[in-house]
Amino acid sequence: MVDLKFIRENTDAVRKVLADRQTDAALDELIDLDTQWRENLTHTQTLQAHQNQVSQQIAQLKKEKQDASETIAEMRKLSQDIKERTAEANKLKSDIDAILLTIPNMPEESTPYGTSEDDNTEIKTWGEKPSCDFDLKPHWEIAEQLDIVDFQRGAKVAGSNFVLFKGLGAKLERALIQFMLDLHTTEHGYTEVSPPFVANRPTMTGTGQLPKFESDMYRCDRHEENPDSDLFLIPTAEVPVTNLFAGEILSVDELPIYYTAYTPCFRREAGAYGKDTRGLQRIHQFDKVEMVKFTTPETSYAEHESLLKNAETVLQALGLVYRVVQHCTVELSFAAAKCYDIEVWAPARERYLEVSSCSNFEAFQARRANIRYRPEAGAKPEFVHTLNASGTALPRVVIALLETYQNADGTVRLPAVLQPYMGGLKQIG
RNA sequence: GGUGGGAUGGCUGAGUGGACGAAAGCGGCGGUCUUGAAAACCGUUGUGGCGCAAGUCACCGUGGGUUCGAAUCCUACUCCCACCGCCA
Repeated sequence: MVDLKFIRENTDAVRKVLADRQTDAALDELIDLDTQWRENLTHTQTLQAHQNQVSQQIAQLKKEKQDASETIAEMRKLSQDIKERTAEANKLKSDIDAILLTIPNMPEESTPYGTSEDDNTEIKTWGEKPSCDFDLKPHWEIAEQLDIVDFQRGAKVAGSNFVLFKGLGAKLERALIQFMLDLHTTEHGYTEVSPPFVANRPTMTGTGQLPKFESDMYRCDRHEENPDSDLFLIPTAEVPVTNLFAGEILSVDELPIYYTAYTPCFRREAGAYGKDTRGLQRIHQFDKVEMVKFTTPETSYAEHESLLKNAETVLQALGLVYRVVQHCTVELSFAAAKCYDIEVWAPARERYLEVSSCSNFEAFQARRANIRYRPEAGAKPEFVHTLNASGTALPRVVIALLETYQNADGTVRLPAVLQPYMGGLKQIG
C-alpha cells in the first residue's frame, strides 16, 4: 500500500495517478477520515495521559495506606469516556486502512502515460520470426494430433479451460519446469523453494490480490462446518514466496535475496470468457516458475533489469522469438511501480503472448506485509523492495514451442536445451 | 481427531494486578586495554502512531472482557511443541 503520510501530503498527485490508471478509490473520504482520526487520537491520548497520571497517584495512596475511593470513583467516568473514544478512533483507523488497501501503487516516473495496451512501449525484440513454406497449424491442432494435450477430458473433470497434459505433453511440462529451475539456480543465483499452493487471507492481502481481486481467486476449504476458514488457491508463487518474510526484520547483509519456485497457478479469469481462450492460451490452472527478489531501495531498479534478463534467458535458450514491452499507466498492475512484459511470438496465429511479467513493487508489498530490513546495526528498520518475474509461465511457452518448431508432417522438433530433460528425445511425434 | 504444554525485544529467557517497555544472558554497536586481534572491563542497544516541537500514546501471539490501573486475571481464537489415534 501507499504510505498514508505520502497520500496526506501529496493528495493531488495521488488523485492524478488514480485518473491515469483509470481506477477509483475513495480518496476524499480517506482524507476526511484521516483528519477526523487524528483529531480524535490527539484528544483521546491527552485523556489517557491524565488517566495514567492519576493511576500513579492511586498506587501511591494505596501504598501509603490512604483512602483512594474518591479518586477511583472519578476515574471510573473518565475510563468509560476513554473507552468510547478509543473505540471510535479504532473504527476510523480501520476504515482508513480499508481504503488504503484499495489504492494502487504510484507508477515509477519512466512509466508512459497510456489508455490501452497499444500505449505500452516496445523496449526490444529478440530473434527473427521464422518463415515457412507450409501452412502453420495452430498449437491446439498440433497438440491434439500428437495426443499430448486432451482438452475434452480436462474439461470433463474440472470444467472448461482446464486441460490434461498427456504422455510427452506431460513430460514436456516436467522438462520445462526442471530446465527453468536448473537455469535459475545454477546460472542466476536463485535459491529454490517449494511453497504451499494455498494461502490465507493476510498472505493474499500482503501481495495485493486482496481485497480488490477476490472474485478472480479460487477459494477453498470453506463450508458450513468451517465458516471461518479462509484459504485461497494461489494465483502465482509470488503470493506465498513474497510473504515468506512477512513481519520480519531482515539484516542488510542477507540482501538481496533471490528465490525461485515452481508452482501451479489457479485463476478464475472471471470475465475473460471468449477472449483469447482457445487452446492453452488462458487456462484456469497452469504451471509457472517464478522468481522473487527482496532488495534494498537503492538497488531495486538495477535488480529489476537483471531480473528481466534472467527471464529473457529462458526464451533465448529455447530459441523462441520474443519482445519486451513496458507497461503504460493504465496497464500497470495494481501493486506494480514499474513493469515489463515479455511476450513470446506464436507464429501460427501471428501474435505475441505474455509469458512473463517482470515487476518492481518498490515498498508497496513490503508495507502491506511488513517486510523490513535494518540498513545497518542500530539503525531504524526500513521497508525492503520486492520484485518478481515469471521465469516463465509454461502453457504459452508450449504454444510457442509447438508453433515455432512444427514440421510439415505434424511432428515438432525439441530445442537442444530440452532434449536432456526429455530423455534425449529430439522431436515429438 | 484426542490429551497435555507453550507463545515476552535480533535470539534465549525471567516476570502472576500499580515501582514493568519489561530482569538476566547472548548477539550488535561505541569505548578502555593491545602493534593488531582475542579475552576482560565500561557504556549503549525494541517497534510503531500522533505532534512544528516539548512531548505523549500504544504495543509482551490475536480479538473481546474485568479493573481507577493488565505482560500478569477472565474469555474466544490462531499458531507452535510433545504424546496417542488415523493416514499418503
